[in-house]
This record gives sequence, structure tokens and C-alpha cells, in this order.
Amino acid sequence: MPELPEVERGREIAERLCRGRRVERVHCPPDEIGLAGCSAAAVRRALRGATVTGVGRHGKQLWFELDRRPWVLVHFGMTGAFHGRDGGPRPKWCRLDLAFADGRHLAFCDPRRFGRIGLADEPRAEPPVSRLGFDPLLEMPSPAAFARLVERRRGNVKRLLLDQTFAAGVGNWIADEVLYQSKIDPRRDVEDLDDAEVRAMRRTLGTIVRTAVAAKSVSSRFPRTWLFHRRWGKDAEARTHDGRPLVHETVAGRTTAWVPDVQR
DNA sequence: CTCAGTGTTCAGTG
DNA sequence: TCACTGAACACTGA
Repeated sequence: MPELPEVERGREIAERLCRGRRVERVHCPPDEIGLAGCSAAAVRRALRGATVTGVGRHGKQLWFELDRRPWVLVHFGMTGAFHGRDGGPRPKWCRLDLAFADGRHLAFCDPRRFGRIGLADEPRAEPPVSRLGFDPLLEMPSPAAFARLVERRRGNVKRLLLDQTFAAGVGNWIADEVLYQSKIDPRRDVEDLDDAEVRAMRRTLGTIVRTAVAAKSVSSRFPRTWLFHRRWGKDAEARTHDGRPLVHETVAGRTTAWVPDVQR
């Protein structure tokens, strides 16, 4: 479930393994669907022989910064992840594999193939990155600026949180966690939120994202009070840490876990 | 065998 | 123009 914290974890793995190193060999099989408007050959050409100067991220978008253009963008889709290794066979579901002179490899694995690989000269200045809203880890708006962004929106609050042009990197579980910790019913209309609720959303969003990133996205290290640990599966008996019943219901087209006792 | 789920985009409806 | 729904995408695992 790659949301912002999982993608940031991928960025850290890639940066530690690749930064300052020259790409010796590239494996990138032809793949019409998973390549966003470019050929596998173009991806190989962009990477082979280039030195990785850094790995950037905004929301769920991640890119390799190279010592020449274009750069290479990766979106993890629903099941994408990076795996480092010292050698040996490529892992299963590998769609991109970079080999470095020191024998290390970085593989992008994506079993369900919803991930995307693309090229861009200036990722931040062009779509899809340029269309994204603020990244809650890198640039959380002030309370006043956050309130102004919310004021301009319509529809229910779950939809707002999932909208990548509002807050980049929020996915289904973070949206539900924010609403639970902010005590807001996911079906509520954005226009009906009061100032305290909007402030609570901003605060919980920041805390949840920073906490998950600090835990390196290892969910067993997330606070035990989080809804996260209770939301998976649609167990009719599911309860929060303090014994309140969960419900699962489709809101904004997505399975939503929430707690009617707590969220108003 | 069926089907939920995960992120995103797109076509269609109101 | 906007809000919203449902389908499509590919695949695993229950």
C-alpha cells in the first residue's frame, strides 16, 4: 500500500544505494502499459552510464536525479517497491533493475503492474508532479493557508483528503487515520467543517505522516492506538484499541474504515 | 472459481 | 463547470 511514507522509505533505500554512483547496467523489459509515454529503450538509454546525484520525491511520485537529462520518474502504483541486493538473480516481478560498479543492485518490483515509469527533464515543473498539492512531510502549509485551501473545496472530506492536488501522498489508510484521529465522519461535507476540525485535520495529518516516516513505514512500530492496526479485512467484530466498533463502508468510491462512536 | 483491494484516470450522468 | 459514480487497468491471495 504505497502511500507517502512507503514511497519515502523507497526514496531512502534508493538514495542510500545509488547516490554518487554510476549506473553500469540497466534491465528494463518492454512494457507498453507501465511506461508513461516512453519506450523501455529510452529508459535504458537515460540510465545507462549516468551517475545518480540524488533521489527526489513529492507525494507518491519519486524520481532519480542524474548528471544529465532526462531524469527517470517512478510511481509505485498499488504494489510497487524498491529492493536492494548485492547480487544474485533478479527478484520476482522486477520491472527495472539497476546494476552499479560495486556489485550492488536496485530493483523496482511491481507484482500488480499498476506502477509507472516515465522520463522528465524537470520533474517538479511538469506533470504529473507539477499538478500535485503540498507534500505533508516536506511543506505543510500554515494553519491559515491550510484553512484557505480547504475553503476552496467541495464534496465530502474523504474525497478531499484523497485528492492529490490537495495533499500529495495521502492514500486510503492515511485519509481514514486522519479522519479517525480528527473525530470527523468521512461522509461530512467539507463546507460544514468548523475551524477546530480543520485545524485538527492539519495537525493529525502532519503527525501521522511524520510518525509513519520515522518508523520507516514498519507498521508494527506505529502507535498501538492507531486505527491502522484494526482496519484491514472487514471483520464485523473489529474494534478500536479501546473497544469501539469499526464500520466499513464505501465513501468517495473507496473502502473506508471508520468509528461512528468517535467520528461526527 | 469468484472477488476484494490498491492508485489513478477516464467516460458517463446528473 | 462541477460533483460524483463506475469501470478499467493487472494481479495476488483469500
